[in-house]
Amino acid sequence: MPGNATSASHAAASAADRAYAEIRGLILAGDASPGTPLREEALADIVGVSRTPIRDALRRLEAELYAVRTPGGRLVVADWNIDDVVEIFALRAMLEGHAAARAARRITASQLAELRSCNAAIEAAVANPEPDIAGFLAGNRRFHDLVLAASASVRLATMLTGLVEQPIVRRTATRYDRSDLARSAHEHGQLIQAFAARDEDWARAVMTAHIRRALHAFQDASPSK
Amino acid sequence: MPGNATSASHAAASAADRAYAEIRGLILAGDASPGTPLREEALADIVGVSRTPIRDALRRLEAELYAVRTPGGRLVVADWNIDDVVEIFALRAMLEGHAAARAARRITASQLAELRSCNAAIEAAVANPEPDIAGFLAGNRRFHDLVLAASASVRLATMLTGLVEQPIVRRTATRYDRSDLARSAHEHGQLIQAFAARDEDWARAVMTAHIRRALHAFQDASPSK
DNA sequence: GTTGCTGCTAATGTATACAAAATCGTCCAT
DNA sequence: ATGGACGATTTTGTATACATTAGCAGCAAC
Repeated sequence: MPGNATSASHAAASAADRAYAEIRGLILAGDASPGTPLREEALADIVGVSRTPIRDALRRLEAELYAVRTPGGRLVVADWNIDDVVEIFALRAMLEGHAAARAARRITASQLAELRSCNAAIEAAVANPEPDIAGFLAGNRRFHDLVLAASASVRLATMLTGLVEQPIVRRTATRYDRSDLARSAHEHGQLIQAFAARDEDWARAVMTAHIRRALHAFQDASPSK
Repeated sequence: MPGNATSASHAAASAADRAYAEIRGLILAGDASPGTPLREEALADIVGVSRTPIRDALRRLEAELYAVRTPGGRLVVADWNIDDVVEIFALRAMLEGHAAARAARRITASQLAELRSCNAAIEAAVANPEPDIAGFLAGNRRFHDLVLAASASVRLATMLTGLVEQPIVRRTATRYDRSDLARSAHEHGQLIQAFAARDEDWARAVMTAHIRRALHAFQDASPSK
């Protein structure tokens, strides 16, 4: 069943949630490029709801820095330069490293088993000569969500949601290198080992390295500058 | 003992901002104890505005984890146990340490001068046998805000606002004796030295130690459990 | 030609009315 | 008496109407 975390599910969610997902989708897909004003009424027409849930969604997007407020109080799509992306990865490395350290102390046997099977799925997705990118991304995301759940810190989870997806805005032209994907799965394996050993320093170091490597893979694959 | 730090400016802010400040004040002052339901209409009556800005304020408070949502969608005042407080300090230590490291690279001469004069004011506030706690708190907060500004990361600033729980700072400080306050000012002095030397590792270490010491001062002063 | 004012327009902020959903009490059946 | 289901009431979600304010165009004065 595809129903993964935040995306999808246009079905039963509230109007505010649908509005959030849809507007965020517009931004991430590049349909709303940086600087584009986010006018409540126009968005209400697009999403098909009233301004009230739109406002709700926009406040969330503003809090997550997908949108920024002009001096006059209007919202526009945020413009992330390469420094912002680097900063996002740096924060992720710190926070997810911390999450991994907490998880190493707290993870249960069943959570560990879930992590193993999740990473097995990731390895399967990248095993073929023609890797299953979508499968990898979904599995990767689930893996990190599981770690976050094992860390048992709602505050950490709150801070990390939104931080994870933002760099993909700039990744439209990025190609995925199969060896990078395989290395990622291997690092997940190391993390699982660290969890099994309940070594929080090891877990933190592996996770930090994992994310910082992702940063540099991203930078190498980007049209640079 | 009414008008404390965070309240302030009931004057020109928007209704939503006033509502946010007022409700947050109720929570921080303990007038709304953990588990107390936050009903929109009741709060609208208290604040004297309609439900719309109240909802706005509640969403912010929810995002900052001052309030949590019950399964049914109702909001109640969050209950922070001692582990949450430890986690908050740990995150602050990481993030403010990161901010200090960034600031060490970016701080300007005038910002450094501001920092010096700010810390001079703090030292003056704690110099007397009967230290000026309010003055210390205001100065302390300004000092950390200046560092955050020098770090030049809106994302970091966004994440840290809401993490810097005023009540904790206050409770910690009120249990400080004079030598603790002086030590805090001294640590600020070290940080200024690190900035002047543009040594980001030093700055990060000093800031991390500064905040972690505050945690333990808080723990020592708490009735534990 | 430029600057500054004035009025209009468009956008957000706020209030209220209405709809949907959840909680809680009550009543019925067992 | 207890369990469950139903319905009334409370509460939140959504829509819409109104108020306020920022932006901007156009015009006038210099």
